[in-house]
Amino acid sequence: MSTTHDVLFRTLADPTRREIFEQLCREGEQTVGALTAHAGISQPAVSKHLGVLKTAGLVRDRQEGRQTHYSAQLGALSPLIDWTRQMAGFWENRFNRLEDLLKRMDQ
Amino acid sequence: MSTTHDVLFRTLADPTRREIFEQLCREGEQTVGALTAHAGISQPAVSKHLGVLKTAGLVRDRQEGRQTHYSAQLGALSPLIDWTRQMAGFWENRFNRLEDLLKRMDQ
DNA sequence: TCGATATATAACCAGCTGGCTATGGATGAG
DNA sequence: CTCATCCATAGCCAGCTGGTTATATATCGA
Repeated sequence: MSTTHDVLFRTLADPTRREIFEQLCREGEQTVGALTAHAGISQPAVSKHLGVLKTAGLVRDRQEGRQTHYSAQLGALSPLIDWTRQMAGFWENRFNRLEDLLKRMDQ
Repeated sequence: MSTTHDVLFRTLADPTRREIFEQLCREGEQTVGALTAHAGISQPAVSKHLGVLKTAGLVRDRQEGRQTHYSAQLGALSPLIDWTRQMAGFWENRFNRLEDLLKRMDQ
């Protein structure tokens, strides 16, 4: 079983793939050709990365003639943001429990 | 060259490793033995994961007799939070530029 | 001192992954 | 119609990675 967090983290873990995603965030919708020009790797490699990004929900594709335009789906990042918040939350809860303990010890 | 983002994403991409980190966030400082009991893998495997987490700055270790206590370093997550904010920022900037363009076209 | 316990390290291995080239299929240009 | 272009897919391979067992090291208890 592969969770949403798994897919997101694994997808963004590769520098090349993250670079492509950042490019789409910065410049908006781009064709595969344009992305390949920046990436410094072969077109098939770029297509494979785009496939992974699409599976993760991080990009959307739009066909137009023989070109495919890809764009970033920023909303797909929210599980990641939620996760960091949750980690911070755990930390605070432990801190509060410690505070309570100290209060009880104080009485 | 390996950036901070690279290290963070790659470190958190592994489910087992992320689980260990979450455990430390939830329960606070833990010995290697305690972590191994939860992880469902061998002690050396856990030690290796802890090594990776430590290299990424995500955990701290404290020696006490023959035990090693590990704890989460929440602050190490900030580059990750910054990155997501930056991506959102790129998106907004493009939106603003589009707005400006439409304004100019309107005149 | 001697055995048990806690952790780290070494050595090894199977499987995944990210790159490549080759090729197919669809669309545009002439 | 024919050829070029754009992209996706297939097949291949080297290298990384996450697991294992075996072992070293250090501390604790008796």
